[in-house]
Amino acid sequence: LNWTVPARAPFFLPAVVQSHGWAQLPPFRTDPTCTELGRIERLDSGTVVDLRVRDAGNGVHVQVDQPLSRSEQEEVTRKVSWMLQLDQDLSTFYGLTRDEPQLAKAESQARGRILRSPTLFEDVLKTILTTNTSWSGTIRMTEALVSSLGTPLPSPRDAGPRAFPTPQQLAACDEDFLRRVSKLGYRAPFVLELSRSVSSGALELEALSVADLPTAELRKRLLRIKGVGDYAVANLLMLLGRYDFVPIDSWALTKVSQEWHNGQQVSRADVDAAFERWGAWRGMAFWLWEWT
DNA sequence: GGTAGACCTGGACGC
DNA sequence: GCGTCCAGGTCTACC
Repeated sequence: LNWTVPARAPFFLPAVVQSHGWAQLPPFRTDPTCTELGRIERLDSGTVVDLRVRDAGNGVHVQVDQPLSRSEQEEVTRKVSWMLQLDQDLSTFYGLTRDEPQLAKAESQARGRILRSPTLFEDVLKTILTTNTSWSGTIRMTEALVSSLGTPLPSPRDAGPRAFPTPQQLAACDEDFLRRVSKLGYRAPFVLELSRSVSSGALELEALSVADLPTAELRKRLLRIKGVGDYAVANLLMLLGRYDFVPIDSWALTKVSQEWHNGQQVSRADVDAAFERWGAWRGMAFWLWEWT
């Protein structure tokens, strides 16, 4: 089954795939040229599909190697559109970048869309797995969760690649399993609490992703999640299209130090100050900045 | 509101 | 191969 989903111009799929590391984390996958994005996805019906997405110039070609009902196909279209931010309008930001050499190529390269997961649950969980660890650690923890808990693509002996675990699948685990088998370490209770509160309905996380709340209020609510601090919340706000905060991690401190402070140690306030003039777009300016 | 120390793992390093 | 140190954000307790 093949179909096309349109995108607002300018659009270039590899720019979205390379926007950050998410494409390297299962159940996403990509090729070295980032011209195709694949993903094992569990649909609301319980069907597990292997999605393949390729650039179509003005949108994307979507391919699924199995028949889908109309509602399943609509769900895939909706999810692909959300993950790739196909409707994203960055014209205001692009207008501001024309006089800034370090951002001048953003529009011509169609940069600015940030790859996200189909659910805020998955993005929050993966963001927690990026904190206080190396990128290889994030990959290892994500692979362990997906391979041990996700629903497999139908195949002999259920040995196929797996979808991202649902909140229910994670909530059914015990902390010791997450700690030892998935190697989440001290993050295990955070992941468990998040999964159980979403699974029980106590936390309506997906409603937050489309809530018409002021950014400050949205930030406050996301900060209530254990394991989500200043860096993680700024990262999540970026994924939700709110660019008011710069996700400041050790990498950001190093980059700002080298760019504007001759390698001298800088504070979080220095990073904020460096991008303050970009106002509501400061996170995006930081994200796309071409460091010298 | 600011800060010190604990949390957990893997990688680098010296022996 | 083993032990030690360090990097990576967030939480809690405390001031």
